Amino acid sequence: MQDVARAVGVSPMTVSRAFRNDASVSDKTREAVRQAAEAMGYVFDSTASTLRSQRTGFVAVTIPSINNANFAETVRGLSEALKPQGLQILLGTTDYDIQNEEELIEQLLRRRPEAIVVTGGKHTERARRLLENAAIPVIETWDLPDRPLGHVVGFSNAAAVGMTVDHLVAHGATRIAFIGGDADRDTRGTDRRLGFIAAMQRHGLDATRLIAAGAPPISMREGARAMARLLETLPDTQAVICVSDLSAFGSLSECQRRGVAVPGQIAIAGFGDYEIAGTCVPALTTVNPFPHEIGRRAAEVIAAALATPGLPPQRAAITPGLIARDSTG
Amino acid sequence: MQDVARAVGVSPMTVSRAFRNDASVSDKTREAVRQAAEAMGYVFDSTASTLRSQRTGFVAVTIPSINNANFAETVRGLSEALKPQGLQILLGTTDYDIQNEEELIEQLLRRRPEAIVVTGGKHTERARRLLENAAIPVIETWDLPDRPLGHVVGFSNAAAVGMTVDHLVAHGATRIAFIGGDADRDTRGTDRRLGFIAAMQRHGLDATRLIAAGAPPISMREGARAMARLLETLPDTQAVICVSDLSAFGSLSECQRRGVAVPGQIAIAGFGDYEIAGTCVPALTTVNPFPHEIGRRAAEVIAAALATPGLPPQRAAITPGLIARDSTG
DNA sequence: GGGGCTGATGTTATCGTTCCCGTCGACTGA
DNA sequence: TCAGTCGACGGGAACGATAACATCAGCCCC
Repeated sequence: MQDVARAVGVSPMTVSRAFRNDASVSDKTREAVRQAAEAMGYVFDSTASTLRSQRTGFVAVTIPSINNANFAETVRGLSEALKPQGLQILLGTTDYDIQNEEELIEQLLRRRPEAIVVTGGKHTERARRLLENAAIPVIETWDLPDRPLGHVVGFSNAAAVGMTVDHLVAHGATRIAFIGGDADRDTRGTDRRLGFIAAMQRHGLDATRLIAAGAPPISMREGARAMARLLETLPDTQAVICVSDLSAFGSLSECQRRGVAVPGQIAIAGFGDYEIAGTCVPALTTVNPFPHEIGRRAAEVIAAALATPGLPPQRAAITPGLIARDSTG
Repeated sequence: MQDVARAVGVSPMTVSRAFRNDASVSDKTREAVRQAAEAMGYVFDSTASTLRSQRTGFVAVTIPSINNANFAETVRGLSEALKPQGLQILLGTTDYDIQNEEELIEQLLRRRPEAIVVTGGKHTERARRLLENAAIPVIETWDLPDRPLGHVVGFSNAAAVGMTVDHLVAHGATRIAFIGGDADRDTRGTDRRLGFIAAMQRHGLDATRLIAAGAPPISMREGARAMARLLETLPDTQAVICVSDLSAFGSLSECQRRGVAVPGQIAIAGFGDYEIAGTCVPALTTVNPFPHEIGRRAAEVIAAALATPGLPPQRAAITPGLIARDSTG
């Protein structure tokens, strides 16, 4: 910066102001600085700026996996809404493991983000302490935790599956199964399974047709295997709810391979409204949790919290939308 | 750090060393420092460390979209291989636009990454200048550029589609179409279209059956629409190659809706070996570009370049694998 | 004409670490 | 016993920007 200042014939302070689009620099000086910097190949150094100003411009975000269209949409919604605020996303993945999440959160906090967005409401005790001590806005998403750490932008996974159960029951199904992962590592998947059981019991129906299909998150392949097992062990099942559209599509493909009519012999519903659900034949009934909207709303909460330091914890409950399609008649 | 030092009764320098796992600190002192820090809720500040040591621990990565399983796999491969080296990914998306890429690259370079990985080999002139001036290892991926900026870990998109053409021709097809986007924004999609034309001409076949299906990247929906158009305008087409598996699946679903037999009446091939290609019925013939491997290899190049400052530009050409499945007979 | 104001710029100290160099005590071997 | 070596630790300066305050010319208005 000194070199640029020398070249233009001003002080480093003026160069600094020119780069920040600060008010009191004349347009002529600003332009001269920009040109000199461009010619010299100077690129502004955020790391030093960060130290003195105590503003990193980072918002830390943790998601279970980058390879998931739903979480990707949330990140995109966040990113779009944070960019105009001059905030950049620092992304990390937990691989669906709260122990990894703890380590990741510490790594991210070392970078001094101005806010942090985490997926889910379940964390290790140390992770909770780290987040509470960080003295920055914390937003939990994709869940409605009982004991929130700060702000919340999410929905009830259990209620979302409850809507699907209601839909199937309204269409006359009584023998309904649930396909999901076989461990509680994916906490949202677990919530959906519990939501299934609760809704079935609410309808006075048998809630024991549970197919566990391997380590979560289960995908198309595991969905297909689970459907094979379901058709063999519980052939009188009328409908099945899958933990996500990916496993639902896997289930559908298995039915096609076996010549089982969908929805004639068995109805299939998924979760997430992935693009495939609206494209495949028959199109899949699913629930849209509005992942992009979650990201957008989370960014709004961040903006509000940074503008108003003492802002009380916000709680934005999003209502997922049931999308009835051909796969459930 | 001073507070921690006072609490333990040592100098800040010793605390610093303890946190860096530096050699000359006794185990006892190190443990005392860790405990005091944990108790006081102190979290190491990378921003200051970065400034003094001139090491950020960042590797910048640009991808066209976060919502794409192929690029996500590359990021995962990078991330897994960089973590043991103490390097963290700073991710940005270009939305398939080299103007956005230029802006993004500048933003990222301000953070002083130790290396930068970009997707593709086409950039604006200013982006090229920025990358050349940055004096850090640059790795271009997902392409084999003629005029590389530095290191390359990629494959020929044109050759990959050429393999698919050869496969279809070997199965007796002569009237072959290509479905892709209608603009050159997605440079890899464009390369695949050009590769299709070149391969068809090499076989002495008509290379004019090109369906343009909207702004790239085209997805399932656009693939379905494109197939509808193809079936209406060129009904004697025997086989179609889609720019990706997503549009290929959309095409397949359109055939299913119309009762067109795949591969009986028309064969379909895609690109990318997305999970759906192996799951759907019939399973899709596709090409696997080994995206995870690209990420892993790129991380290896980074490690080598950081260890050996004068390292000559590396060029790792990956050979994509054709995966013949039922959709092409 | 002088006090007050405004816009453009400069000076000094500082953000929280780490580099560089130095100190000090303990141990070792002849 | 003592020079030499080594491991553990401390003091001061510096990384590259910016916050806070100071300066100064020009202008306005009574």
